[in-house]
Amino acid sequence: MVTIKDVAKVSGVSPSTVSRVIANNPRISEDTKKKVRKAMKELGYHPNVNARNLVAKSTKAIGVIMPSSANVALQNPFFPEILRGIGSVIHEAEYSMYLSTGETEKEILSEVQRMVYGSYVDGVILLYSRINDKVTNFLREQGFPFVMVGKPQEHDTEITHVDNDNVRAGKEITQHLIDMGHEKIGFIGGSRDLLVTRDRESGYVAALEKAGIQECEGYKIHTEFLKSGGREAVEHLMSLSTPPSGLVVSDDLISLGILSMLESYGLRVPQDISLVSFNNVYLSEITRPALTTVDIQIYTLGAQSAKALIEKTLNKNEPAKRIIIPYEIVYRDSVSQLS
Amino acid sequence: MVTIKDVAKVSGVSPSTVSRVIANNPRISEDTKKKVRKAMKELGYHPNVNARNLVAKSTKAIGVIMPSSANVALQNPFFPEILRGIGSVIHEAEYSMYLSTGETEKEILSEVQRMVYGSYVDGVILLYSRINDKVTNFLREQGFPFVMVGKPQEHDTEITHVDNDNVRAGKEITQHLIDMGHEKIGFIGGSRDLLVTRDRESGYVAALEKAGIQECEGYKIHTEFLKSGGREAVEHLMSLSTPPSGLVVSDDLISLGILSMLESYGLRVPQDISLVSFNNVYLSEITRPALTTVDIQIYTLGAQSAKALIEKTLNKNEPAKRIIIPYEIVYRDSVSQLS
DNA sequence: CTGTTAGCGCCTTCAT
DNA sequence: ATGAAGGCGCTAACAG
Repeated sequence: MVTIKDVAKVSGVSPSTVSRVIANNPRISEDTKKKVRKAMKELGYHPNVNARNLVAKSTKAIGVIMPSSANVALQNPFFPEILRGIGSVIHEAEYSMYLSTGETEKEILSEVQRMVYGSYVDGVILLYSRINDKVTNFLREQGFPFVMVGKPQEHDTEITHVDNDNVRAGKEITQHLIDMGHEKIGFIGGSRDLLVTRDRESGYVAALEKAGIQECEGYKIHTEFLKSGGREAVEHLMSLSTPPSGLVVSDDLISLGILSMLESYGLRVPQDISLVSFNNVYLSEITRPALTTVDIQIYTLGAQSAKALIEKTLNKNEPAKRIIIPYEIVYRDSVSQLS
Repeated sequence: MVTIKDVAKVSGVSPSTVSRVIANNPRISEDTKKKVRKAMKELGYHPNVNARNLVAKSTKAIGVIMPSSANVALQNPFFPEILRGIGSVIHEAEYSMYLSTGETEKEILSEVQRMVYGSYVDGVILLYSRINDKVTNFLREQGFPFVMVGKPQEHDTEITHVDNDNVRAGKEITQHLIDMGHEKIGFIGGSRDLLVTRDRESGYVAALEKAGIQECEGYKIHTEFLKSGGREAVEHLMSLSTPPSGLVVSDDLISLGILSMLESYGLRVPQDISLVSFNNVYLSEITRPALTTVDIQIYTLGAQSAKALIEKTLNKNEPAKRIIIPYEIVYRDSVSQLS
């Protein structure tokens, strides 16, 4: 391995001068800079991060924590997309990105502890927001810089988070169904432990209320991500004496499963039943029918969270903030006008 | 930050003793071990990786390189799934995982160079295999430990890689179509720059040959991953004087797009046209119809590549190997018997 | 402008 | 079985 000393020797200067050249210190003459850089090139020198981090007490790396991967939720294209968003600013800032890999909450916690205690990273991005989350609590207790994608369960003024206004989005998309003449509207959500599910559900409820529509017993269902849960949800809904004519589904991926179930029940979307959902994952464009869904700008969510985190690691006094990314409803073919 | 010295002071021993306790050196008495460990716990001591890496000249970290993310290919659930597989053994071995984030090939190359030159990682996993890949070449030239998921374009006896027998799989799945009475069989593949596309295509060709079926002009198409390309592919195929009755599609995600296009042309699968594909991503179960596809065991692909890489970083003399993961055809509802 | 010195936190001889 | 000393590669005062 080529070290700073080798470069120093070859270019006939001291190691510290080389170090300063690397940092592009203005107090080094252009001549020596040139000389040193030439030597670096010749020798194929590249600084060793570990040595650098050791003295700098900073790693220029951030940890990205996915939710526990025991279930298929992780298969959601949401993740590659948000990773891309994070990656773009990480790359720009010349940071690196550590990915958590745990399957269970316990494994994840231990990984985060390793990252934090072992100075692997300067900060952490949490790609989920869930009730009573040990990881969140740990990070808070440690006072370790982190930002959350989604809304914190509590202490939301102390935790920097990047989120959509999911309540409003839920309200608005439900309102769309109402505007199209629907009154019997069901809600199918993912786990209620996820804050995002709760928010979207609140929006749904608010829209109904505002329209003076009575909430129906049994119209609200929570299910696991894919088909198994989807099956039950659809079975349940359709066995009701007055089944809904419209569905608000909290995630495009769930919608996919629902769509499939609906079809197997001989129900056509949107002719027999309308459906709207959230995320606008690329898949929602190629389902049949294409989904009317809320585009939450996943990429931006990722990019902004990375940006906020980096700022925070650079300046410990950076105040906590809430960053709300605008959403936009994308109208496609999964909703029909009820006369 | 709590250091080894603090622990030493509190437990009344020297720093080196503490270090030995961490390494669980057998020449330290159980008594002092106990004493030291107690102090570590009290103080909340955790070793600093950077310091450790610096002297150990190893990072216990691996880099994972995704293909360039300029296109939607990255949205393929293949990636979260393979990441899970890698993660499982990484975690087990107490390694960490760096994720590349570049969007273009150039960015990716520069990231890999940083990883390698800067001693960020001990080895690298390439999640793709493409023609004339600069990253692969760089890694080879450097003699840096890496393994590839897929088949190397060249030097395949020198590069450890984890792959399926895609030629055979392609042949077998095509044979299935033939067995079901199909003779006019088209092939829709992703980029020909990807080795995997080529292999699957070779299998397709081999099956036709074996069955004595003449390859038809215009039956082979290569397209970008999602809909835009899918549209053209379907348009082209269906405008042929004798359109195919069966389709071999090189990736489930492409199949999704094709399915959608087909439907918009009023073609029903499998009644009007049959379709088989590859990967058995969870989505292929909830499409309508559910896809008959080759289960390539993505998770295992990831786990085995991580395992092979770790072995390689631990023992530089570990010979290059080819690891072939078995596949299995999953029969579902996208193929019909032709009488 | 540049060199010298010290030290980041840890591990590893070499002593004892 | 344990301690002392040196060094991994780099940066940051402090001199000059």
